[in-house]
Amino acid sequence: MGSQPTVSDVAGVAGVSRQTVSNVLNAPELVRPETRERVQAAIHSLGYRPHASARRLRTQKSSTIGIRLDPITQDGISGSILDRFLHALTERADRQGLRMLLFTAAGPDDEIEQFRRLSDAADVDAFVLTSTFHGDPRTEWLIEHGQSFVTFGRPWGIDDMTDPEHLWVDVDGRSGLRDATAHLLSQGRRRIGFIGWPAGSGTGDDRREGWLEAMRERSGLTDDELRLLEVAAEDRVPFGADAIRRLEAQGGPVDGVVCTSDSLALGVLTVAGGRIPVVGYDDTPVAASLGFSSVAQPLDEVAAGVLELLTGAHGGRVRPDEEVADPRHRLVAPRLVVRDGPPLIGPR
Amino acid sequence: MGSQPTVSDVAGVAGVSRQTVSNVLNAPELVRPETRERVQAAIHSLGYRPHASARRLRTQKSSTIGIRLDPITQDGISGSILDRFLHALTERADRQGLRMLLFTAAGPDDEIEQFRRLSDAADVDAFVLTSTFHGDPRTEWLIEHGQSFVTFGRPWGIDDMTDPEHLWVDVDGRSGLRDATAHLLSQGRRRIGFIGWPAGSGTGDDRREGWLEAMRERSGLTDDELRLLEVAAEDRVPFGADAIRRLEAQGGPVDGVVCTSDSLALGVLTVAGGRIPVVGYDDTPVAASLGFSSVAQPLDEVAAGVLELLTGAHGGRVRPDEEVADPRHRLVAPRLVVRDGPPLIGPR
DNA sequence: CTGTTAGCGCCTTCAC
DNA sequence: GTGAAGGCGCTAACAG
Repeated sequence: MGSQPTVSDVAGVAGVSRQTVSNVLNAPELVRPETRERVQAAIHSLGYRPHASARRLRTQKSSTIGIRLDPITQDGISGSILDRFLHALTERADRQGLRMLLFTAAGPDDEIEQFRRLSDAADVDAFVLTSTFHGDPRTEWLIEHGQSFVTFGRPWGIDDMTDPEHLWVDVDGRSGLRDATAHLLSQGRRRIGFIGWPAGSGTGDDRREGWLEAMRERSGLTDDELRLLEVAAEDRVPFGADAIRRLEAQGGPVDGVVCTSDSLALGVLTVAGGRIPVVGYDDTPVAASLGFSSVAQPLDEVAAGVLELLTGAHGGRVRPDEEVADPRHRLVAPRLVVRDGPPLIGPR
Repeated sequence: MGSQPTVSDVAGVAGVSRQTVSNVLNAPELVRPETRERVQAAIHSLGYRPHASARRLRTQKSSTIGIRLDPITQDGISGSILDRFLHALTERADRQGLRMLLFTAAGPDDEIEQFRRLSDAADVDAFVLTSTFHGDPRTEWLIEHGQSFVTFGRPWGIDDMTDPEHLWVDVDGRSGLRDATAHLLSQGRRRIGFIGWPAGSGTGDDRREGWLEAMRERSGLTDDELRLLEVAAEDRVPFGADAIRRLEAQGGPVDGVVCTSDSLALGVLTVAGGRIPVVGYDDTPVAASLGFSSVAQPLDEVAAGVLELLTGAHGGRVRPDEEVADPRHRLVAPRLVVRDGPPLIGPR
């Protein structure tokens, strides 16, 4: 152990000055290959590693991204989504020499207080936000205070979602539900019900659009008929069970159901499992385990997008050869995971 | 934005020198109350916040704890466990002025490489490890290199688990399964089956002991009979379904089942749901949603224990008034969450 | 109790 | 291409 070697130690061993060592690390092309190799040999033999805090102090960059760990929701079953996103993000950040710093907050206001704390202390130089919502005060604060951030989720409720100050990445839930619905339609089924969250949730409304589009296009049902094929429920398993009962009571038997979440889908299965196909959303381990179809969010792509926007905005810059129409926002397509066999469960 | 104020700015406003400011922050009792208040007023009015990197450079402490995000397992459904632990840990760490830094690793060797990287760069000054296993090379490396760490999980496979070099916190799975089994026995049920993981997993073997103890004590069955009441399965839902079939084929009908995990329990429910009570382990959202009993790990207590050991080992020291027999290891008791109503699901 | 002095390890000028 | 200063913001010693 002992204390770590410093640039001076390396310089001493290599017979150069300290800044030459620094140059080898930060601007290798400035150093003659011969010297460079000597220095690198010294670095290697000493096991030298730059002291992160010293570098951060000097450069005034933390190379650290803060992310809030969402409060645990006891309701649904899809807790693993953030987990998987976090994993993808951390892995990619690592590769770019960025660190992920965690924090928690009791609510939006507290989260803003954390923003303040972490940015004032120069602990992080960017934030990643999840689960944005209508009139989110957090993004407002961040923009106002010149903080760099990207959200996983669109700024719902705003007419113009292309605010250049607000960088976001999101999954195209509408297309996900359109695909899910189309899949069932293509099996010859016509009366496909939709079970979603109460209106106003942005994400939920968007997904509903997908179902509606597909149904209008290919089911042959009228809008009046379609209205009877949807019901809303809070995101909890028992409510999903209740919802399918209400749905069939109000509109008669259905040929299949698409849901806004795997939690709701699971609830539906407890009532109608094996009788009709059910498609969920998020492709949670539960969907995989029990064998029902689900729309999978490409969290790795989302993470990649988040980092690109972050580093691009920081200094990098989106490379010209991967020109995109709107370089400040990314909508990535989800993927329908089809599991057409009978599910493992059904009503008791 | 502009740049943040520094100690000098505060000192200027308060009319004192820089280190008096520093003292107010780090050793308030050394400063006369009058001066202290003046300085604090200045701090407040300027919105001053110490620069984290500068402090870390100076003190040679990062006040940061590294934790690896476990690879996502597609198998079971219990991914949320680490998630919840991480949450509890982050929240408590925050309160003590400690930061949680994330990293990922492809395997134990890679993880050790990350240890090296993070500790060499003085990025973290302690690690928290999860899911320890038999002959874990990581703890060996950490001890050898004088790194401070605590594991969530015992050093399975070692005769003496009280190695003072290896600090750990764990949940007493044996007592958890004993309680679960006792609960079913107390309902007058006698033939309680056990479905666990293949022998050798430490955690799994420990939980099995709990079932065995309770059964020997109160079921009135002989060891030979008990042997027929247990089967092993990998931690996946369909294997749980298979396991209950094997169990009843080999030993006849059972009155209830206790499992090593909620994944297995869910599998059992797909076959025997509603017929016999099933108890899982981890109290995942799925257990709560579908309504089956499960053994809940007190993750908040585990997090508290981890931090106490970490800060105690660092400099703090366990306070004498909370004397414990073995201050370097903590075994916390889980809690059986009873859900005796009929589960939402059953065989299709 | 307060102020002075001296770095922590690094990188960014600027000369040579 | 390489070397010599200086300082990022903070705190640990010591003086006063």
